[in-house]
Amino acid sequence: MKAKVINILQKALKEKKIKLKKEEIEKLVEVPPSIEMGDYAFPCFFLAEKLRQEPRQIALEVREKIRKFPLTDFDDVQTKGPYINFFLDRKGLARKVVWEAITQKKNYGRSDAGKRKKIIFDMSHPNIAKPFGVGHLRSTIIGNSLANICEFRGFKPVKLNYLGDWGTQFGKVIFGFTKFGSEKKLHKDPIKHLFSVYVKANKKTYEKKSREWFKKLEQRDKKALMLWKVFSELSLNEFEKIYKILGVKFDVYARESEAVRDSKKIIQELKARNLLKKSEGAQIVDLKKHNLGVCIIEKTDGTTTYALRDIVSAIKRYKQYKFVRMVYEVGQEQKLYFKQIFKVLELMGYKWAKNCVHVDHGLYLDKDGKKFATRKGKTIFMEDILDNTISLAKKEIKKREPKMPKTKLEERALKIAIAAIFYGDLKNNRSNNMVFDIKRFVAFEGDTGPYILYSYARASSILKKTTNQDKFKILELEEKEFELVKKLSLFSEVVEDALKHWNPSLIANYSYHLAQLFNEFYHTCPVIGSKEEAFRLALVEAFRQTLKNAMKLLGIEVLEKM
RNA sequence: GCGCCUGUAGCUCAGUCUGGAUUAGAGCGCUUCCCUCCUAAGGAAGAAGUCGUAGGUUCGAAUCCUACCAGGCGCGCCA
Repeated sequence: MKAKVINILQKALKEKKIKLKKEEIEKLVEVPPSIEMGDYAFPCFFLAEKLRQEPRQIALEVREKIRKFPLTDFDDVQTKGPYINFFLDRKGLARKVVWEAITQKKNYGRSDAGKRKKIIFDMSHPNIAKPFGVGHLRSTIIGNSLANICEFRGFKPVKLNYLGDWGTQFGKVIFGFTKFGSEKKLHKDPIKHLFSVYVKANKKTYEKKSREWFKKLEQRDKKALMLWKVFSELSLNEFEKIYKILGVKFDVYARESEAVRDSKKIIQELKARNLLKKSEGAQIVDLKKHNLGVCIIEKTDGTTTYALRDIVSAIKRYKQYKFVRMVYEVGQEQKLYFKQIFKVLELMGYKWAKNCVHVDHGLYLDKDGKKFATRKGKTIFMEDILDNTISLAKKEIKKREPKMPKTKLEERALKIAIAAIFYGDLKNNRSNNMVFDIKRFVAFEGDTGPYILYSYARASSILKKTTNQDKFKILELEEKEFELVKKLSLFSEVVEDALKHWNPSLIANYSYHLAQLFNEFYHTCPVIGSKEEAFRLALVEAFRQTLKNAMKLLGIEVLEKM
């Protein structure tokens, strides 16, 4: 429809001796703030200077030109001040939009996966022996949603969980366990125990010991390796429980430790390219020329760094997947770090380095507005968030259906809780920091996941109450109906934008507004038994289908009943 | 000290990339109203804003530029 508006404008402007390219017009055409001002608008300010005329006069004249053309797709073209306002053929648009929305489910999830271009999502990366915190949650949820969006747009996403299972911190954990640990506690609650042991060991007085243990690990010392393996297995088990609850699946698990094997080779490669430099005892790549500081490749004691392991992994992944994009879904505090990594890869001559992106996210801050310092033992455990949210959901369900059987209750409460958590996270612009407040996190009213699920369930409920299969004809179109239709028509545009900006919050916000319009619609317009029943049913179904797809993109499952 | 990000209603945030139309929008909280009506996890109405401050660019600035103020994060052997 926008194309038609642009076409007609181009023709009309040509008659006024103004030649503009379609792209130029497209940039100027806008959607007015209210539907009383039409569906598309074209502002004439910029012509004022050229034509030495008042913008509103220009608008009037251009409108006259437009009115001479046959206007089959428009109800009207008006001017208001310096704007030319296009009123679409609303019934026609409604017919088209509703029809497309109802049938769009067929286009989702085609099976040409083999031919699709691959996009890697390096996401979640929890650290072995450390709690799965609210920070990992963000990476997991956002990465998951972006992968869904890519798939919807015809790419093949590869969700890769890069486990943090290597580094000096493991020296700390192993040392801490040998000094403060207990087998019994380890098996009872592995992560909490390992974490407490780690916090105890994370002191200056033990630093030397910890480094020794990490060095032993890199030299493949038997005892160190054995403990590390046990810790890894136990931690991974715990993480998988959480992923199962969240409903997030990975295509691949990768490990930092795997990268160590090839690290020597990459160091040779760096040397051959003359990039490596010894400085203060460590091997570094100097990036000061590029305003990026220095990137440490190998520590003074000869052990590998996070950076080296990431570089090794990236190279390996390109060989394996030939990705068109590799997205690192990691917190914004690592912005500089990723710039360094990408620069080093570029300097090594890897052209694909420009296809690596750091899609950062803001941090959860505590009530004082400070970062949660995991290393100091301050963190939010994912289990606590889940428990809190699920039990609140149960309470709410019981209020409404006190006799619901237990298994059904558990299942529904879980879905509602997940919707609350996912939506609560994704509605925020991903790069902003946010204050973590459990109360807000598990809220069920207003702009929340449950609100959207509720709207969906209402739509389902209406459809369930009827057997009407009539083909619809549109006799009259109410304001609320048309607003809903217009919103529905914007869905694919929003998804495209979300991908362009790597930002699921656009879809979350869209979903909320869509649900809001639907709620307003069914409060004003009775569906069943109305004159317009067939059309309204189709509209409800169109809404339902679109919202379901939107939720799927966010990683949220809808409920037929609330 | 340098770099990046943020500053919009009491609170939490959309809107800022790509400057425009009336009254700068939501949600929470607060004040009212609506279940004989397709699920009240809902809807309607109201109070509440120097869009951090000061300049500048522009016919037009929450949106672009500059300076300043406040907060967050990052800046060599953590990941």
